[in-house]
Amino acid sequence: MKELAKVYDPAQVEDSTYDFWLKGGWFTAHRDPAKKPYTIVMPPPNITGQLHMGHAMDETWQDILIRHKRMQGFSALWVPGTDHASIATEARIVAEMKEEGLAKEDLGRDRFLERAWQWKENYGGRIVQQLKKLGSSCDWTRERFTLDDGCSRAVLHVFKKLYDEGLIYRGERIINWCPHCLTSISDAEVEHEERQGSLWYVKYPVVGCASTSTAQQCEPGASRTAPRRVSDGSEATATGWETTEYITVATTRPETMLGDVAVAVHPQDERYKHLHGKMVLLPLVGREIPVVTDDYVDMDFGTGVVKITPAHDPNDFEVGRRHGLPVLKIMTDDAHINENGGKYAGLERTAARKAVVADLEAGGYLDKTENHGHNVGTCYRCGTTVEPMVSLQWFVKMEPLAGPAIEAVKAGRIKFVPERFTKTYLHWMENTRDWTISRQLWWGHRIPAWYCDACGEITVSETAPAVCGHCGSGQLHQDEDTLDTWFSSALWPFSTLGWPEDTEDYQYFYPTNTLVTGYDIIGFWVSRMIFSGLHYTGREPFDTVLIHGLVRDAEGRKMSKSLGNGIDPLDVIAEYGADALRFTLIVGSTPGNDLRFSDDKVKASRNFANKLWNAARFVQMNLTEGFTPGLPPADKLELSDRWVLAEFNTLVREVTDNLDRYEFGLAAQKVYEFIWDNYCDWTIEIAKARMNGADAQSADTARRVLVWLLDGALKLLHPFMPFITEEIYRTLPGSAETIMMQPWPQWDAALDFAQEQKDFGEVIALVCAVRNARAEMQVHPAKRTSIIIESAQAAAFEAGKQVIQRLASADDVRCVAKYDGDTAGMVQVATPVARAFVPMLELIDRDKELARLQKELAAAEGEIKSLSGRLDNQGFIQKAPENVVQDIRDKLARAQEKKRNIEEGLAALG
RNA sequence: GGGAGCAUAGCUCAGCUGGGAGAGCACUUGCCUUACAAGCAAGGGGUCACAGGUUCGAGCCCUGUUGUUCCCACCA
Repeated sequence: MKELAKVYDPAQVEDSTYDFWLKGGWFTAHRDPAKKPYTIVMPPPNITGQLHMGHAMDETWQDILIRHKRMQGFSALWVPGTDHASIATEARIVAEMKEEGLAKEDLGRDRFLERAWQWKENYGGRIVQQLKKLGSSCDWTRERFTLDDGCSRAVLHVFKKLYDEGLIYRGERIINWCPHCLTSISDAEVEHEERQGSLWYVKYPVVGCASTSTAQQCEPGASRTAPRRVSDGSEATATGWETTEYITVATTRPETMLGDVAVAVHPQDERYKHLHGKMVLLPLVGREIPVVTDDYVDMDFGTGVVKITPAHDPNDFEVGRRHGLPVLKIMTDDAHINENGGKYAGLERTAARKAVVADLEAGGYLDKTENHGHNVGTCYRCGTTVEPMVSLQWFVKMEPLAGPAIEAVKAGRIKFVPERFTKTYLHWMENTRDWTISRQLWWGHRIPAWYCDACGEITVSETAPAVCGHCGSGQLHQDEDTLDTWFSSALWPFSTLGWPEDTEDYQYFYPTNTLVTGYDIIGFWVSRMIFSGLHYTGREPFDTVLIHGLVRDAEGRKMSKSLGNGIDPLDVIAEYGADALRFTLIVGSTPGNDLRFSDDKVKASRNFANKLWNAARFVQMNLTEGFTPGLPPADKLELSDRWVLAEFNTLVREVTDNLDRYEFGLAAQKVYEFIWDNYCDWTIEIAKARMNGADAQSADTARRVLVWLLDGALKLLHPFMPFITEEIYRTLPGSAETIMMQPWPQWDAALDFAQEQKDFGEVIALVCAVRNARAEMQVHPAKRTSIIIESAQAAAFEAGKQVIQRLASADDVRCVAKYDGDTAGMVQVATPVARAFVPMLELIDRDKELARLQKELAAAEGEIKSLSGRLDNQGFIQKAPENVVQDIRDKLARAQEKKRNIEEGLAALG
């Protein structure tokens, strides 16, 4: 038997315990036909990532589920893995190369990828090692990577399938372009930020028809009154135009006017009806552009006139399509004005804005400028303002995929916990637009599309085609782009199990059961896994989505690098242990809600671990030679034994229920209370007297109950605190090799000692009452007195006599049905079912004792008043359930009994 | 502009399908009682944000108000 140290030192235990588990192979799940599978796939952390509190929480929740299910006899598989994180990783490597003075192009694609893989080898495992520190019991033999061969095959398979179905297409669309990352990003990857900007009112001269200023259209070929230059200045852009009329547009982005191809007004807008079909002259540029009408225009905003820049605004793009307008791109990929911008070409977008505004002003085209708050889209990776741009990209058609994904959740085949996140999901799914999946990056799954140099057609194939599928030419080149990282993570629940091959793992473990993640990636990830699972495998990829909140700092702020308020889980583990960290992340938390993390909380958890440790140490120190574990037969069990066993029995039921309902916080709280209160403060204290007493049978029973309960409590606590429970478990006599494969405790009818639970409850109440009286009277703890207990239930107190003696500082306890003796000099302590006479009046202040009893009396009377008030209410008597009414009656009776007992005490005091 | 969460003891939060409110920390008092001072015992402290409503009964359900946090959104 191992000697336990006085203070629990997690650092001594955790790493070696983890190795022990790994060596035992218990994390590895087996396809056992006799067992039911239970599967979780880990949300794959980015290979660029460092473990943070969010991971720690995510991992802890999953580990609790998987350890619980494993102990319940499921074949529990937790698939770990990492995500290649295309943008994040590529940005990292590019930055690293920059320091060496290298650009991507210097290396070329192949050498760049070699370097990226090397980077992955060097750093990709870092986060995995950190996960192990937490005690995560995932199956490392099945560890996966989104860019490994299997996952890649799944990606190619899916791409081909969707392409053939017409659900993947290539086209010119407005997409979000990040000028820093130099790639397109999806709508979901754009974050909106409130910025204070300006609204510029710009005057566009109207090009009138020669004949009239009425609202008639200019006939083709009709002569026009072209605006005339006022001066002879040769720069059209620098001078004003003499004209009869202007139309004023309001814009937040004046520089994009270089790409304007029209202005739009609402068809019903009376102010502009006469301009329908006319042309206006684009200031600075000198291009004539039409006035079009479109419902999209909001008459009440600005001037009711919108400039239309199809190449750089999603709405304008749509308007442009409706009206057959050209698309004029004026910006380069790195957000400089291109050759279409005339004299502004080469300017960076903000410089261009300044120049355009200055020129507009100089030319007299600027009517006014207003302050205007608006949302700016930024790249979720780098924070750069994204540029909506027309671009040739690959898209997934969402509408046909979203339907079944909505249905699956609405029909309850996939449940969100807590339920309210169903709304988040449905809202996302119901409003999703086509998904931009191509990325102008190298690190990722290269798009399996080949373009024919001869006929220009596209051939999509899972493997490189030898010839063009359309014309047979051998001159093909592959698309340069890669796929959105989330395209591969969307397949994670099944690609990790071997799909598209029909592997044994896939057959046995798929669909998975619980998906655990934060609410921040419901749109990014959860929704995409759901429609992917449904469309490709024909099944829901999981049945439950368990959502946790964010971990915040003690002040409630989001932990972030820029604030520098992040707490490193590894530091916490080093100082307090992984168990303490895990427990902190669980207790007092509830699904979907954020959690504030503070040092004080971890200390409390650490203290609990230490408490448990010392309880175990006590048990161990009191084991005898030849001790045989196992619960003694019922007839050997004493009152307090039966009480605590019944309490444990209840605990088992409740904790199991709580875990099944994902109420981890409640479950952890209950185990904590049982161990600290019922086990340590009562059972161990009681056992001390018995094990030191003369009654060998009682001592043996106490010992065996202690060990049995410790064993059970450790099992219940194991999913929450795996390390310490394992460490202690292995010191228990008769223990198996590891706690993690032991059967989960079950409720046992034989331990349902309801009567003893009640009876001992009365003993506890009496002990507490005596302690209370002593404390209030400031009797020194070492001072022992005799106690006489008068009660109609004297037998129950007789059974608890030894307990009372030890825990209420008594040297002698007598239990009688009716006490007729002298009450002089006695403090009287009342409970609803008993009176205790404690001869210590000479030790204390008589007036204080009177006051104490008066206070108790008032409390009892208050309770009686409230309870009888309720019973006087006819509505309550008639309509409330019988058991509730009876409960109130019982309480009233007890309160009345207690009051009588107090009154007798008062009378005796004189 | 739409949607959601939160508001309970000094602080951080629990509170299951409505039956009269709990924990941890902090605080007060007394204890080194041979498992643990990272501990033991006792105690104080709450018109459960506000206003209505439903009900015999509301922290819990409904409506509104206020404060706060977050998510979503193509008003230039």
